[in-house]
Amino acid sequence: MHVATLEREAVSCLEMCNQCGARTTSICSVLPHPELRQLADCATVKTYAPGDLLIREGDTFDHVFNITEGMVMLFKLLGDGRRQVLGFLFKGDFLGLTGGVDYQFGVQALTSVQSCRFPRVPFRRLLLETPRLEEELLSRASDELMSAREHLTLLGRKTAVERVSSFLLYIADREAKVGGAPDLAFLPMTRADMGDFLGLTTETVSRVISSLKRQQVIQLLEHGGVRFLRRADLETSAEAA
Amino acid sequence: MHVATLEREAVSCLEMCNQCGARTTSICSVLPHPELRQLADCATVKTYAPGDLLIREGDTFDHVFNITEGMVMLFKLLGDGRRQVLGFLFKGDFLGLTGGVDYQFGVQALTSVQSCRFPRVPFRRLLLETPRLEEELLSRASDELMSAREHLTLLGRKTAVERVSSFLLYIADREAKVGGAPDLAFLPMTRADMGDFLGLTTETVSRVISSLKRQQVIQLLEHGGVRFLRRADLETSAEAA
DNA sequence: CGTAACCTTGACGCCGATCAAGAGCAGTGG
DNA sequence: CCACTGCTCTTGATCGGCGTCAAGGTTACG
Repeated sequence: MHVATLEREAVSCLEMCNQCGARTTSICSVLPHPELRQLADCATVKTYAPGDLLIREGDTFDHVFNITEGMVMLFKLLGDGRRQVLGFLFKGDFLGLTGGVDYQFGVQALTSVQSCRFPRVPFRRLLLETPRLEEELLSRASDELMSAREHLTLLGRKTAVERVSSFLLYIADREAKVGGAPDLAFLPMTRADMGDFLGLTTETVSRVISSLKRQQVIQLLEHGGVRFLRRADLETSAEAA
Repeated sequence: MHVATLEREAVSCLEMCNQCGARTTSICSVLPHPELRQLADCATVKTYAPGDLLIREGDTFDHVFNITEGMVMLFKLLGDGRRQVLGFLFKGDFLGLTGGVDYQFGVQALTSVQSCRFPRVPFRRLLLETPRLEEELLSRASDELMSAREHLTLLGRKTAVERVSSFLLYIADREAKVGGAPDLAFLPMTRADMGDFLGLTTETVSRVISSLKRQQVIQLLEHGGVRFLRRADLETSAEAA
């Protein structure tokens, strides 16, 4: 009977993972069965409503996350309230690469979000025993670094129009990878969020979007959707990197 | 005699590594002997003069590097010549984290530079066989990400004075870690390089530095040195993150 | 249907870019 | 040793892109 209980739990773990929205795209996809079980055993599934904070900057760094559904935003605050949005995470993305004792940034849900959370200590133990997982994290860290460098170039050297155009294309590409249409961008964040990502103000973002709409390069849909009517022009105004 | 030759080569490899300026701080410091030998066997030491390019953006990504002496600068170019400086590397830093088939950025020597270069393929093979090395690279990638995020915040949300002050403190801190004095910054790059790192023009960088000098917060030394006369004030104008 | 948050648009202002000129400084060759 | 040359740095005058301030419109939601 004890065995039966274990078996049932094992089955439920697997089922949990098999029903996971990010089963094939999260870091878990590289784990063989016993290691997946090990990870699933210490996992907690949590859901968040739009606006909820997953992490507050300065909180003790005690958990790592898989985003299994929805979209979140990473940000840093300056002492006087200025904010820099560092990036966005989607279904399948991993959160918790950086070391340190505290989280170096806040994380907020932009949509309804589902996450799968692991305590840092057992996760780290599994990591040390599983080179394939370490390899996967390194690969993702490299991708994030590449993306951060694009972002640096945008913030340091692009004009307002180039920034907004690049942003729309970036979001659409990221969303396309998790099942979106290539010429649609869904924008659950506010203009202020976009501004804080792009180093601009709310008003400037709004003006640029209005102008792109007036030129019929994009079309605004309901619920924050944007359709690209002339993607080539959008790419031109985003400027070749 | 064949054996003797091998022994002699082995000794010379070890000596090469023991004389290396970054012996204790480079990624090699985590390698046990046989793996160190393996790496040393495919290493090439190269030196560069100030201004030399180690890597051109778009070159085939075929080598990874340890910087064993001096200072280099990473940068990206836009189509019309605008440039974003992504960061600086010092003695002990590793270059070659990101994947992809091409280098995503250029790398230029700012001082006389010595590097230890490894072909990507055997390096990758060693990496797969040596979890401890993978772990070290992941840790360094995390640090770079953290630093890139600070840089994003600087570019997106700080004023010119805050940017330059942050920059001076950042360079001094990095240099302190490789043996510099804590209240000195050595600046081998031009004002234009600083501007392209900070998202400012040459003239603005120059004006801010002149102003800090006028207020006796810093003092300019010969050969691009800067001494912090009132570090607390500099930290204030860099703004608490 | 009321309320609060978000978005848009206009008028105006300012920080940093641009344009311009001259000073310092290292390297080169007569 | 000095004149020449090219590059970098500094400083001033002016300009303009985006920020700031303000007002009204739109949307989401209880």
